[in-house]
Amino acid sequence: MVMKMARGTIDRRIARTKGMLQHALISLILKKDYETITIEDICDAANVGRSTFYAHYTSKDDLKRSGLDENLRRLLADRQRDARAMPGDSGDRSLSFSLTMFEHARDHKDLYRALVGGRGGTVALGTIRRILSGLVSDELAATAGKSVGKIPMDAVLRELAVQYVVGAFMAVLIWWLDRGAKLPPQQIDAMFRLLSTGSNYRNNTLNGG
Amino acid sequence: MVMKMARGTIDRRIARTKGMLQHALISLILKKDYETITIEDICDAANVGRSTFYAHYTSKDDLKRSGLDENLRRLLADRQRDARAMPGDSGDRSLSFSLTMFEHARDHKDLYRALVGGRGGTVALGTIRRILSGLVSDELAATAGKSVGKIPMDAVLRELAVQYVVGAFMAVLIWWLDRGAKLPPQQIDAMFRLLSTGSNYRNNTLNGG
DNA sequence: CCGGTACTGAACTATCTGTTCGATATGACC
DNA sequence: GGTCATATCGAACAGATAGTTCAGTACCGG
Repeated sequence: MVMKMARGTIDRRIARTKGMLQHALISLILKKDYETITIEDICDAANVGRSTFYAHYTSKDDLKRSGLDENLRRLLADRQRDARAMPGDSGDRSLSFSLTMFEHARDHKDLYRALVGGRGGTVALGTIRRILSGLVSDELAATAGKSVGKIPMDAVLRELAVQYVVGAFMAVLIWWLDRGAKLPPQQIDAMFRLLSTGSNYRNNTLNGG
Repeated sequence: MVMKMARGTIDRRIARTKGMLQHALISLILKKDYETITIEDICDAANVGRSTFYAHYTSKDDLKRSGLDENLRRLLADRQRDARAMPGDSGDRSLSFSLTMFEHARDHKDLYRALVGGRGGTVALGTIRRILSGLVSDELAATAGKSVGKIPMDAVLRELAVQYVVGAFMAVLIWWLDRGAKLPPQQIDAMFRLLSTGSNYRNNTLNGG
């Protein structure tokens, strides 16, 4: 609550407490419905006093959002860095997040389903949507002045396209998860890309083809 | 709770009570955040005893879902019937719901924004998604055996395509609403269709082109 | 008009939230 | 190691809400 320490240094007690709470929430989410999880549940599982919780987070959602945001950004940044380092397949770098997300979701299937499902999914979905929109928006920025078919791609249409493709992606992701993520990530990713760019790979510059 | 009356006949008291509750919820939604609305608030606004509420609905969400479901289905069925009766523009009947939805959303802008926004949006979005998926699925059924580009359109891909396009539509709808629905419905609809079918109107049979 | 049903309103239990505060433990820094 | 700042604890408190029960009343349908 008071910041006195040198910039960037974090009191170990705080780091420990936050870590315990994040971890506790995750393990609880895997056991029971997010909606039914009480702040007291989280504190008990984390062995942290309830008043301490409020010293760091304002609500259950705040805790969820903060953890998810950190982890997702780290994940995507890492993969993107790795991909850049990789000299090979310069092929299709558009919608670069999609395969990464599908793979990550499969690796943490239960967690994803719990995060995204139910009513509390709004928080997670909103966080994911925000992050992905940023990425896609950057990708599309490179296509400024390009066109979709014969129609010029102005700022509004570009922003709309971001929402369109991210919305489509998230619907596909959720659908896949809800069916147990049976299909392999590569395959779902291929289908998603097919629907996004496949049938019009020749003349659609939406995706930087 | 007990059904004794002749089939199809509904006690006026029940109809009245349910109507009052639905209407009360709508007017409350227009005034304050759905999350903060209490069952007692609804009952007060409707002039209905709280215990009576529980005689008809199990929760706030139940009330919301039930009302929305009825209204949306009626809306879409009506428009679809009207469209069929209309002899003219046999042009593009694919994604037939989209313009109807955009127009309806504009006509009830505040209500839509409230319904869809916030955390309670999950309920409304889920209901809308379910209904639209049914429509799109029916549309796509007509394209059985067709293909996307060179790839055959099997059952899985078709189902995925439904999720894809409905997800995209809803993202666009929400984006439009969140910005105050400034653009006219026709224009947003055109952009949505452009992104769905525009750049590949020649070879994409996904939308029954 | 009568029987059945829906509605009322109040009481009650139970749960959860969010806050406060003195006591205690522990990390940061010299 | 010592000292100070501060993070944590834990218990207590007030307030909101959910959901149930039930006896009494109002009202609908036939």
